Amino acid sequence: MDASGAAATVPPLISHKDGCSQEAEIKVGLRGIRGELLQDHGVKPSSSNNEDKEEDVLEAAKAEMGEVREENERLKMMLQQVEKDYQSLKLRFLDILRKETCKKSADSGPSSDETEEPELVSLCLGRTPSEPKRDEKTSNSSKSSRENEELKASLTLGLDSKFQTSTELVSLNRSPENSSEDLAKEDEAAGETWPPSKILKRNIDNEVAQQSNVKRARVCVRARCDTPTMNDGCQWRKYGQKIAKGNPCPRAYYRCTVAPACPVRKQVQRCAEDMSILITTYEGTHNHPLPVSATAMASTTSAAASMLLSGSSASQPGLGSNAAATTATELNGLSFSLYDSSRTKQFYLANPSSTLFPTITLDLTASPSTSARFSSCFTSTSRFPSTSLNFFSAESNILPAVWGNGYQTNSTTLTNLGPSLGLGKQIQEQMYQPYIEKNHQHQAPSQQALTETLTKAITCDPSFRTVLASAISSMMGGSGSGSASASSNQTGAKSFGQNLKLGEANNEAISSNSLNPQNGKGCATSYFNGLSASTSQLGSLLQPHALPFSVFNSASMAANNDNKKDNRS
DNA sequence: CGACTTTGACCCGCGC
DNA sequence: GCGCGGGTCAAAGTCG
Repeated sequence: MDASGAAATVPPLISHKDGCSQEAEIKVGLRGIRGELLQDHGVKPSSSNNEDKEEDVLEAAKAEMGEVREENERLKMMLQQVEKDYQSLKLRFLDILRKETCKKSADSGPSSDETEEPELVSLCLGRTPSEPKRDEKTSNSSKSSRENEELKASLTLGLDSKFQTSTELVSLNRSPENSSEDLAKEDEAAGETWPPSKILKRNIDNEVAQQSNVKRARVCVRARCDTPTMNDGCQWRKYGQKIAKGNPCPRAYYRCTVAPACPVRKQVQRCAEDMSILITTYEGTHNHPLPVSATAMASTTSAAASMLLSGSSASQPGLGSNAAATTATELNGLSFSLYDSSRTKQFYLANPSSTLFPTITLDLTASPSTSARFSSCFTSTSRFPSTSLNFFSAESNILPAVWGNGYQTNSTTLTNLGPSLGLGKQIQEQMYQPYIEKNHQHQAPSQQALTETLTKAITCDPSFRTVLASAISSMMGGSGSGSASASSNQTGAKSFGQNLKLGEANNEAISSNSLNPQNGKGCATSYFNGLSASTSQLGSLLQPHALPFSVFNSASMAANNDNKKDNRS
């Protein structure tokens, strides 16, 4: 074995534990290893070439160490800032609750909620009937400006809580932090299952009438589906059906039956314009462990809801009144666009009821018939901005047919992101190659294939769910910051890398946004960036098994439970 | 018999 | 105040 080769193949001893002493460690390590190798092979260790290569390795290691050190510093600062914010918010929240408790105790004695107060900081994102009650308490004792700040804060905090709630945490920790649990307890105490008695419900509703409107976000998923409902992994029980105005197709109301007290409901309705499109609207937050297959949709919708809530509270006021705000998030070559449709023209009335609540639409149809890239689903008279997420490919050569579904996205916009993407094109091609090949064989895939693909990607693959949730979170995180800069792609990328690394500790990735320079209307674009800090997470996504594409089975798309019952009808 | 669906009735908010 | 429409309830029916 050649001595220089041996020295060159020694991996740089990069460890994130300590900054300053590591260069010395590296030098010592390299020299020591090199010396040992040379001795083992009876080679005298001296050569100017070898020295040069060694120096190169050291220089490279130094440079890398410097980057890592800087990054660690930034992360530390971010972490400290987050902790500060958290403590500050916690103190403020406790203060508010204390005041409220004093009021209450003066009125009607001690509140049973007292012991749960600290955990109430973790607000869930999807609002459950009981949650606004909590918010009501908070908002009653605070003025409007402070209220808005706290709303933002609780949304931010709620993202963590929500994600955990939707996936693992609920199953592990049925703590009172989930405020909907309070309702469940109340229900159980009263010998009732959800829904609570009319009286309780209406008392709550009365108390939170305004707050609930603000905070009860809905997530509307549009997908092409032949079956009566999408199989999102949850168990649902139909509790009502109505013919809604403007749509000959009846709207079905479902309630989650995984847990008796689960407040989550969904509405299912066929699109009046295109019967093949199924519009599923989710409302509420699961307060129980979810089946693995259900966590994907739950987390995705929750993240979408969180984004919407955040956007409505944070970014909305800053938006131009004439231009629809557009946010595109790119992750792993896929783009997810957030459009504020509150000012856009009505194309069809998808779900008039949604105008009562802030609603976000995950459009999995991407049908050219709906509109280019964006389908405005709701009336412009909506009391709350409705939002639509559309799915299209970042680079047409990555997922040309199915994800893009015929949309040739603005290549100048998106290819500019290419260099910034840590995912090299090669990697992307490796990722998607099986899928690309598969779809190149079918240049004109059916709309249904698209629907199935997208829906499955969300419902079947936890990794994709996580990434999508992260992407949505990233939009949420950047929506109100206003820190986007036309020349900040690189900065944004780095920042995201930091955030992602930080997020790994919290099982969550957050990204910052950067303004898309190609969009004069202020198209904020955030994207996944495969910086060294985030390669571990992205690496897991790059594994073939993490991609749902190759294992899609259209049969599983069917609503297993609903099929048999609808068949008989 | 339990779980689920169906469906008419009811409640409530909103606009006129 | 009234009517409309969305959402929910709950009794009856169905199915395994």
